[in-house]
Amino acid sequence: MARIHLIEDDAEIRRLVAGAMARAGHEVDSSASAMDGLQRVISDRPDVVVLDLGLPDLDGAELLRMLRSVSDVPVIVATARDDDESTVKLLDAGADDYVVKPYSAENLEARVRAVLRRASDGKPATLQVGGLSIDIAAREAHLEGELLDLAPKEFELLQLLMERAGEVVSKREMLAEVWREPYGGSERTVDVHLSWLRKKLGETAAEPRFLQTVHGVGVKLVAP
Amino acid sequence: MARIHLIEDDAEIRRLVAGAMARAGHEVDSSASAMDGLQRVISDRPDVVVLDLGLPDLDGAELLRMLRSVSDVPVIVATARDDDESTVKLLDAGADDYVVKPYSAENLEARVRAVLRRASDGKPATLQVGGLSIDIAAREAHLEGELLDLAPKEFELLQLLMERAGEVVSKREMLAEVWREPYGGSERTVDVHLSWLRKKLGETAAEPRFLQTVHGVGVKLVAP
DNA sequence: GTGAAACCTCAAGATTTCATCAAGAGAGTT
DNA sequence: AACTCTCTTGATGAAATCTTGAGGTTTCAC
Repeated sequence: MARIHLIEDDAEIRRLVAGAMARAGHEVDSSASAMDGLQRVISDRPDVVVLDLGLPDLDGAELLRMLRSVSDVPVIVATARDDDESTVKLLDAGADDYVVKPYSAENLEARVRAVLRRASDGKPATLQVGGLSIDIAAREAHLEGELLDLAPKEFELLQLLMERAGEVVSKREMLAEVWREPYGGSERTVDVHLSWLRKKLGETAAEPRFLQTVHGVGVKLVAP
Repeated sequence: MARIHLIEDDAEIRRLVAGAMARAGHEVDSSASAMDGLQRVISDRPDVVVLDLGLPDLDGAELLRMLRSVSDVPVIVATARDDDESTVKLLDAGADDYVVKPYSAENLEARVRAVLRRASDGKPATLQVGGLSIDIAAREAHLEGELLDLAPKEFELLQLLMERAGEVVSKREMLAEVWREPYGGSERTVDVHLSWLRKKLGETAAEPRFLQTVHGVGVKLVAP
C-alpha cells in the first residue's frame, strides 16, 4: 500500500508499529535517531514519515524543519505532550498531522490513510503503451517523445483505446464513449477518425503499429 | 486571509469563534444547523469549514459525508469525544483535521493555517511559470519583472490557470471558478476576457506564449 | 474462387468553435 | 454630470474539426 518511514528511538515501539502497519498492508522502515532518519528519508523517499518527538539527538521540531527543507513528504508527528502549545508549533512547522502517545495502531493507520489521500490528489494521470503516452490533464499525446497534434475526437479515441489497451473495443462502444449517445451518426465516422489517428501515429491499417483491427469486432491497441 | 464557515448550534461559541478568527484576520460566517450549513457551504464556497459535532438536526459524520459529496473544502471537526474510535471514523469520513472541545482560539487558528497550507500545497502564495509570477495575497502579477495591470476577472483567470499550469482548463470550469455558479453567462464572455488577458501578456491567440488553446476543450497555461 | 459484408481512405462540404472588435450597461470616482 | 474602469453581449470572419458520400480494398464464409 504505502511505504512508511518511522523515526523513533524506542525499539519496542518500532517493533509494534512495524507489525501493525505491515498487517495493514504497508511497508515500514525505521530509524532510531534524527540524523539517521533524515538521511533515510532523503535516500529512500518514503510515502509517509511518522516522526516521534523526544528523540535523543535532536529536537523534533528542528528535525521537522530540516525534513521540510529537503522533501514535501507528509509527516505525522507522534507526541506525548497533549497541550495546545506544542501541537500548534508542530503544525506550523509543517507537520501534516499528529497522534498523541500512546496511540493505537488503528488511529495511526487512519492518519496514514488520510495523509495519503490528501497527497495523492492532483497526481497527473498518464497512460503508457509502448512508445505511446498520453497525459489526460494536459491533453497531450506523445509518440517516441514527439508531441502529437490530435483533434478532440482523435484524442478521446486514443484515450479510450489506451485505457483498455490489449482489449478489443467495438465501434459501438467508441460511439458511446467518444460521441456520447444518443447519436445518429454512422460507424463510418468512427472509421474516418481511426484512419486519421492512424496517420498521426505513423501507421496505416495495412501496416499497423498500435491499432489492430479485429475484423467484425472492433479495434485493439497493443504495443508494437 | 481566509473565509471560514462555522457550523455550530451554540450561539455563544459562534460569537467567540467569530471574534477570535476575525482578530486573526479571517472572515467568519456561520450556520446554526446542519442543513443550513450544507446549503451555505455550497453557495458561499468558503475556504475552510469548521464543523461542530452534536448538531440538533443531523449526525456530524453524516453531514461530513454530504459535504464531501458536494465539495472538497477542507473540514475541521470540533468534537467533545476524545477517544480514538470517533476520530478515526471522522478522518476516514473525510475530515481534514479535528479539535477537541473545549478548544483554544490559538489551536483552532493553527489548524486553519495548517489545512489552508495543505489545501494550497503546490499552489503557494506566489506562483511562477516561466517569466510570469503572481502574488495571490498582494493580487499582483508580474511578467519579466514588469507589473501587469489586470482587471479582477483577468487576475482570477490567470490565477486559476497558473494554479493548474500545464493542465487544460475548460471554459465551464473557468465560469464555475471565476464567475461562480450559478451563472447564466455565456462562454463567449470567457473568450473575451482571455483575449484581454492575452493582450496584456503580450501575446495573441495566433502567437501564443503562455496561453495555449486546446480546441474543443479549453485553455492551458504553459511556460514558453 | 466468389460474393457479401466489413473496412479503409480521400476529398469536399457542413458544422462547430474561436478570436477579436465594437457598442453599451453599470458601478464607482472625480 | 462627465469620466474611467470593468464587464457583458452581439457580430463577424477565420480556423479547426466533423460528417458524409463514394470508390477501392480486405476479410470471411461457403
